[in-house]
Amino acid sequence: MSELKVLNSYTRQKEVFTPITPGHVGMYVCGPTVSGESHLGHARPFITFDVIYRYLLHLGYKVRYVRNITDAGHFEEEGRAAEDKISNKAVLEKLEPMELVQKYTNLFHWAMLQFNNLEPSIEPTATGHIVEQIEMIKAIIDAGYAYEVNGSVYFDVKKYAEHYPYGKLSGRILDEQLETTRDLDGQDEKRDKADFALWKAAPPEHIMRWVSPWGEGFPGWHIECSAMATKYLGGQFDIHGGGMDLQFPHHESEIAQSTICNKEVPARYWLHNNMITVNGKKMGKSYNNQIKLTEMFSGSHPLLEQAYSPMTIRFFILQTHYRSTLDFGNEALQAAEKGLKRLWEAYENLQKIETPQSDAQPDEALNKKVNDLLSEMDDNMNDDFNTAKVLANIFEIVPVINSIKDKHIPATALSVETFNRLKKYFHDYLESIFGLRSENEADNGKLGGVLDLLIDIRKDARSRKDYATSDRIRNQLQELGILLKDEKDGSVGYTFQ
RNA sequence: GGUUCCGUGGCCGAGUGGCUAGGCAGAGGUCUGCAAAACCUCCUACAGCAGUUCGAAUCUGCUCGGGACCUCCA
Repeated sequence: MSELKVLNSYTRQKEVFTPITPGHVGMYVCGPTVSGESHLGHARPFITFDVIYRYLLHLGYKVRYVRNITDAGHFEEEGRAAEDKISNKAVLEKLEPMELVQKYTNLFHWAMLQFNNLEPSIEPTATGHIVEQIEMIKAIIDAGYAYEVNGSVYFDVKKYAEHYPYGKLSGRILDEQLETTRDLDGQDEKRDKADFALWKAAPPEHIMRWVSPWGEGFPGWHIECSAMATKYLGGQFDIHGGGMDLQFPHHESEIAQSTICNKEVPARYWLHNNMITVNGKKMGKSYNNQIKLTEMFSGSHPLLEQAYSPMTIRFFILQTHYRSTLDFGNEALQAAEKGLKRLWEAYENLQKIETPQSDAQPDEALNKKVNDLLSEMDDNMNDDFNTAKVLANIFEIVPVINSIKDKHIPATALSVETFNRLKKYFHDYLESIFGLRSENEADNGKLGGVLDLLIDIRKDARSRKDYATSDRIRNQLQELGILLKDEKDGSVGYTFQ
């Protein structure tokens, strides 16, 4: 079997993945800022890295997956600034900062559950690690790479760049940075415009504040990840993941901070997922084109023609390589929905087909084809997690499964070994690695029993050629979104639309 | 302006030198009480121009078009 290779943003090379400690992987992924509701774009990294996490587990690694919750410091709570201007009386009616953070954290966890994402091993919060962040800032000051001005602390990028390869990850050269005319907060305090805040003094009206050696304030944007990654994964760990838009300045700054504190680049492999776009433009705040996850699930957004289930979205994302942009579109989502349905039905059919007792007369060509397709799945997954190609292979096998089910091909066409391998691969890839699951409502509960009863009654009607009754049952069920299918062997299946 | 990525058939998307990617849609067919589903077949594209090569969607150059980052951002 091929070995796992990943495209390392840090070196821009596809490299063989070799963990620092054999058998163990430490992975840090930048988590959500819980100042608002997650949108479709946010779903991409969490699904992408969930699949990577699952695949590493599948390969037998013991993985410590750390994904933070950014609940402190640098964000503006939605609507707060505006409200403050409108009325000071509203203060008492407003949510406490931690109340707001709790609300969106809960909502985020709910969305992750909908997507069937595994929980990270550790999900540290920024507010829970103020002490660690302060200690780290102190160490950077002691090392001579940060300075304090009016209760704020800034990282000395220019000095760092003299000794370390600043800009290596994001591919930029310090001198070529655009002269910004923007009047950023604290700009006049910085020695150099490239410097970034490690700690910010809190103005009196700022609610989130902590005591520090430099006065009351809050941590800078980048330090939390450095502090928490160091604490739980050590000075250097294996994988650091996140969206491409975090490469600069966030990850570049993380590298600088951690390098000063830990004397080494924090992560060996930097993986970045690309953006989800709408009409070619990145989904994000600045373009005002976000579709919230709750809106995706309910279909309540002007851009949406219908609701899209969590599994449809997950599948939609997996149909593209994680490093490519993925353009949102109703047609594309609907294609994903239908494709997933066909795929899942084939998977369910496969589970129902009895593995032949012995090799009768296997079709050599077909056996080879199936086995080659299965083996390629591993190769494709090992090639920087090419889930799109894996799915293509799976789809090529779908007609084989359905043909066996419909008796177009005898089950004995596949050898026992191939059959078992096929079942194992479909289970491993679809459920364990891709994290897909059935959204069929009748899988549990009493609906399945009711349907079986109706199917039974309809069968009687049909045997009497009472098609009025049988069609009535089928048509009415269809109006409810339940589709009956008469199979070749006389049995009746159903699917939910 | 700097750095960088991309432009694939009606839509979405793999693919980095030769071999049908795949999904969805569309057309025809098989099956079926009728459907649906499934299966079979078809639709064979690579922004433009020039070059390298026996051979290019894939390499090089230029042109056009779009995006990302440089500011909060997944």
